[in-house]
Amino acid sequence: MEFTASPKPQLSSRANAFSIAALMSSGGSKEKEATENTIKPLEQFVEKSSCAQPLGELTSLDAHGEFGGSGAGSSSPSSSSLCTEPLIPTTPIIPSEEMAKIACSLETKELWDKFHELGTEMIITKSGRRMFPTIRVSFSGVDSEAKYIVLMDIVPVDNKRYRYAYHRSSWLVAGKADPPLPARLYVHPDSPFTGEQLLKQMVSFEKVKLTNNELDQHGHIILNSMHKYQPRVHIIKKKDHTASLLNLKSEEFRTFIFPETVFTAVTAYQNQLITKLKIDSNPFAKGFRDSSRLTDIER
Amino acid sequence: MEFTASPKPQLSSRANAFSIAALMSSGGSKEKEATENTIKPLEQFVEKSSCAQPLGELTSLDAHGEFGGSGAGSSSPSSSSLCTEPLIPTTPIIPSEEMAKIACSLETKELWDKFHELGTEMIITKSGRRMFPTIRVSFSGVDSEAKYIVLMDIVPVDNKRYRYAYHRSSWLVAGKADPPLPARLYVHPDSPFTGEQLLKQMVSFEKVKLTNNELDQHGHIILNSMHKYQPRVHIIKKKDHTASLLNLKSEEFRTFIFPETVFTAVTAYQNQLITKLKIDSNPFAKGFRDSSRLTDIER
DNA sequence: CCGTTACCACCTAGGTGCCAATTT
DNA sequence: AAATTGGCACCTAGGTGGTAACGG
Repeated sequence: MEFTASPKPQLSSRANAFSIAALMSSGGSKEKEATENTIKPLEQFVEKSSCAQPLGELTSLDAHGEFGGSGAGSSSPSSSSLCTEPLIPTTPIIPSEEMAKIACSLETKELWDKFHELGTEMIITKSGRRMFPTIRVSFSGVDSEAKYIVLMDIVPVDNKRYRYAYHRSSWLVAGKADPPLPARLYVHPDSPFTGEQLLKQMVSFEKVKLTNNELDQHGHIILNSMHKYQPRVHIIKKKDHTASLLNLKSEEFRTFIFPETVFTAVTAYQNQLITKLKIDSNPFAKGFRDSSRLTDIER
Repeated sequence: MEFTASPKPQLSSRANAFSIAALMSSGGSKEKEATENTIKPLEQFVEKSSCAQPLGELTSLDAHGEFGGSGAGSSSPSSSSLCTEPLIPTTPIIPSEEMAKIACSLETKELWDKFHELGTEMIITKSGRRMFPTIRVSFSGVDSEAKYIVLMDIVPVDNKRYRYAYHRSSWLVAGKADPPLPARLYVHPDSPFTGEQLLKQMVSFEKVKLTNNELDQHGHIILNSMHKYQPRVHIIKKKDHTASLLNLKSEEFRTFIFPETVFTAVTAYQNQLITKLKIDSNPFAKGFRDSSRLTDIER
């Protein structure tokens, strides 16, 4: 008697796996395109970057806070991105005057900093696991009348594979990176945004999921376990006045990177301090907090 | 320590209250417009309707199945809409040849029929209550390349107020209708859809909420308790090739009505058979099913 | 008297880390 | 030995009707 299933699949905003080409041609609709490229380590982009502060340091293994964020030591709740680079590294990036005005700040910087000091780890599972902390950003300098697509991806930081030395409580290089995986873009499900929306409200990527399943069909971002990654946030100005087939110039992209959001993908937490910090700060893990668990001991 | 709040409000797809004017000018973005009109009883539209089968019968109090649906007696899982009318009743509706091809069917017809036979009731609360059954429709005849906005609203069936006679188990007219309420359109949060999406997948209005709070700020649909209502589904072809300020012609609308979805808004269920059917068919009410409740008696 | 409200127990749905078992 | 998996208890978040209290 219970009413559950229906003949047709229901529309949902799950299909968020996009190729860059699909994005360009479709202009950000929620269709799923099978075309998938593979991404190369961030190092390659960095070499071509024109940033004042070289991103090369990002490739170092050390994850203990030199990149605590551009606002390190300040009490600001949000962090400005260190640098921008193009989604597709073609020629040196010269964003249009209009796009150059756009700024993006990380709203959850304080929490990210705490994790970053310890060396952030993110669980990846076959079915997909959310990130914690969540990437939440806000924009300024956008045209309130224009429309924008906001998306994120996650790129390798280097070509290394890591392992955790429990007795030393530190990460060690364990060899060369595993073969690259299908690159996936996570288009924020509320895209396209009006500039007005972006100025008023924060964009949260809480629903993005990470997986180690190379054959994932849900559009989750696929990562290699025991590798280091850097999330990136991209904003694209949508041109809707013409048929939008591949006429998107690179100046219409902006990419923002927050170094304090680097993390190592794992299938089980390695550093116990990370586990503790996750339990203490993620509401969904409340069941594992000290007070609850002390009662277990008291029994 | 727990991470919860953030300085900026988070973007969500909650703001779904639209005026028709706002829809036309914004082309279906998710902004909230305060402009609210009041709607008039369905009767007024019906008079101007050019439908073959007069909708006038809809205004009759009887809710016991003469309108079991256009497919009455058939075992089809979905129902075709009986008739279409314009969102704004101006001149007799002559949809463009293209829009005339569009058909819309009710995917949940079987369940709706069961409720309709008993006289469907929907709870309305201050904070907003979902509809059960849910309005789920699928479209055919749309242009797979075009973009469409899909929305619903709920209009009064007549100018009457009702009361339920428990001893007779039937509804009686209790007087003239209360003053009309702000008219609200619920734009499906996944709008705009591509025609391709609409052909593939069903559109579900499961998230729409009904309220009796005239000052509701959440964009829920506002109804008068003890009044009869008819949900309507609208589809608008989106023209994005020009600046879209009020140049939407009425031919670009289509409206679909499923008579088996009429209901009476209530703050508490009146007909016990409706209560039982809700409990038996809504998964969220499983806690009230016979087997669970018999154990209460067994105590 | 009838209609509305607030709170409740009981669900669905799904996000946590834990842990034992399994795989490589 | 190291890494992965699946089931689990325990949460968050929120959708049900029941029920007693309230209010016109």
